[in-house]
Amino acid sequence: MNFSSITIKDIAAALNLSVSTVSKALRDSYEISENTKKIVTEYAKEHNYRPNPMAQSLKQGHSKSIGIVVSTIENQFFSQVINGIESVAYEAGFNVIITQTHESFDIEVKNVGHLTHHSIDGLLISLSTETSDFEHLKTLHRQGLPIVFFDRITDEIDTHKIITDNFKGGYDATRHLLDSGYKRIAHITSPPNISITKERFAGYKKALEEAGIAVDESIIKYCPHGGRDIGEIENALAELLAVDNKPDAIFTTSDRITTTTLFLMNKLKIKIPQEIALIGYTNTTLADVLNPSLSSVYQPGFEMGQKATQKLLELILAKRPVYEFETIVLPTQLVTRDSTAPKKA
Amino acid sequence: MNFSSITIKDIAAALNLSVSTVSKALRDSYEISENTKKIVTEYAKEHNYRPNPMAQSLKQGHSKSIGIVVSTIENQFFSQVINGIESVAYEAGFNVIITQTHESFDIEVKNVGHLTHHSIDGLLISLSTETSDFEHLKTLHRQGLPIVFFDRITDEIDTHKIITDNFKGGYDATRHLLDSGYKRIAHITSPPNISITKERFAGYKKALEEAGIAVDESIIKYCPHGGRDIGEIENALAELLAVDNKPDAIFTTSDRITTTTLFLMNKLKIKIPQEIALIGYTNTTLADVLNPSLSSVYQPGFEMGQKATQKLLELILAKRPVYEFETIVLPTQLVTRDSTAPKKA
DNA sequence: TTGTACGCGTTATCAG
DNA sequence: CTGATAACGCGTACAA
Repeated sequence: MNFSSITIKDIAAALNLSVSTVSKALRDSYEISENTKKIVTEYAKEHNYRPNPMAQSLKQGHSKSIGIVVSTIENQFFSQVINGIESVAYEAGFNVIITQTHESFDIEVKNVGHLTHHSIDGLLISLSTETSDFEHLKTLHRQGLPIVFFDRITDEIDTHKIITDNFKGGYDATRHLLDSGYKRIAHITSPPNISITKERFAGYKKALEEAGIAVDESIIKYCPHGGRDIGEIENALAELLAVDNKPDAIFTTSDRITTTTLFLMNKLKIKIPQEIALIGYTNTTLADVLNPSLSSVYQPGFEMGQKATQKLLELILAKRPVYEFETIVLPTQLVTRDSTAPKKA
Repeated sequence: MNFSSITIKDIAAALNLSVSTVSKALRDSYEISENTKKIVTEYAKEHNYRPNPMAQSLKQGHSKSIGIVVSTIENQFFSQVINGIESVAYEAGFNVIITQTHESFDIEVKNVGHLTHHSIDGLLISLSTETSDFEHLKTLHRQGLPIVFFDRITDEIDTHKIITDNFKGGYDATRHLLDSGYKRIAHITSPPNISITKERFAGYKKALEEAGIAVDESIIKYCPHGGRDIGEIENALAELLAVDNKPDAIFTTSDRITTTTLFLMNKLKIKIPQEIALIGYTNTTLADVLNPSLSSVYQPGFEMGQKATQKLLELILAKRPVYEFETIVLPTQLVTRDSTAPKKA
């Protein structure tokens, strides 16, 4: 069953014309008389005709739709990105298909397969934490599918990439803690294999080094699933609290990790910042709403979505293959609040 | 360009068979020899053949995909619903297409059109706040498109509906405030025209009446756009504070309204619950995380998504038209915390 | 057991 | 200016 009901054929029959004439009239071809065009378009409008996109895709080989792969839309950062994507995609007459990996490599592969077999014209992807093998994407890339990476990228594939300034985000957060008098700064973060983790860590490291403090691996905790389950972070925090020389501050990455850490610290009745200061990546307006005291690093998700889509459309619309790619770095924003108030001596 | 590359035709050519033989072999038809089947399926697997779903849809008249319409995925409740939907849809081999209305009637109409012309087999929809005309859905319903409503429903269309117990949610929240000693309970809620608003209001009203308190329209504030912009709620709150007999408690509906109200109350340095108590619908884990003191009504989004999809699949898979529909009511959960602590005399 | 022919809705090419 | 005809990839009567 197709619920768009009326087809070009129906119009042709009703008007005693051939399907090809109707098709051309609808597409405003120069070889059709104004009069016929008028009759056809009017009939079409009246009967609410709309072309079947399946048939069009089949015929034309493209679908005017782009695929999106993110870890989960429950993450406010990603829903903001998606809103940005939609805003420019719709403008250009493209529609979007959203899929979630839930941080699973297998699901990522499945989704990418699903999307490409739905004849998407381009792919916008933020890698899952588990992904370290890129064959499923390399193949597509080789075949000429336009791909743009955002947020979690890989340098194994040469194409446009949009990221935020993760190095600076990590640096700024750490530096701010340092400037406020904290010296033993722990780091709870996403798995070490993904790009954002490395970059933020690099910023963290740089700030510490500038302050003459050595990185201590024992107070750096990686969450294998990016904090998908609370246990990961409970463990990380417990280990941090059990360390000989307990940290006086924590720098967390990602919405999920930050808010969960905050939750657990509250639950454990740890005074922030008196006992331990806290600064973390958050992207939810709720963070502002529900805890106006949390210092944070904010990422421009909406803008990232827009930029990524612009670059993807460039690739899709390019007549010839593109060989020059750029990596666009968007600024992050440091918001300082009570959770990192200057340390009292 | 199609990036799934290899087609049934390629296989046929490579194996010196006809396309139909290959097609049948792939579909495990009884009229094909085991030997041929083996050769074909092996070749297909080797070359990563997968049928073009566009062509399949075109041919078979169904697409094995279902459309979703929600107001916005930034709302955690809806992203939970979507996760529920995906969990059962994927299980059944269906894929989902997500669209957002951003509470606009026009966009809702556009999205529904978009979805149906992408030949979805069924529609899962939660109405936008603006929607009061249902023609776009009635037409589809008449044509036989399986539709299931969830959360924000209409009784103008007879089909399956999944809601939470909004009456009880409103009743429980209000009753709890009453039991805690609050008597003048304001209500900030979504637009009056949508189902959830009415039902929750009915519960609110019932609780007040049972306590012998008359409903005072001057402390009931409707947000035309469901709190899409903060100004709506700023106004509502300002008006509430300017009323002669100031309320001693507020009951808010929806994640957005609740968290924004909380934010504004914090900003205005209104002590909760000493000056004004607060209870509201929230569905974000972040609410727990960032403000462990907020009393709230929690809605089972994931379960709602699952149930809705189960019922939709029933409709899609039914051989004959279905004429008996049910409205399933899921329980909500009252979580009581400090923001509604007993009132001191 | 395998192959031929046709149709799903559309568009492009080529005749008329 | 209009109309056959073929083709996109697939599935299925029907024929061989």
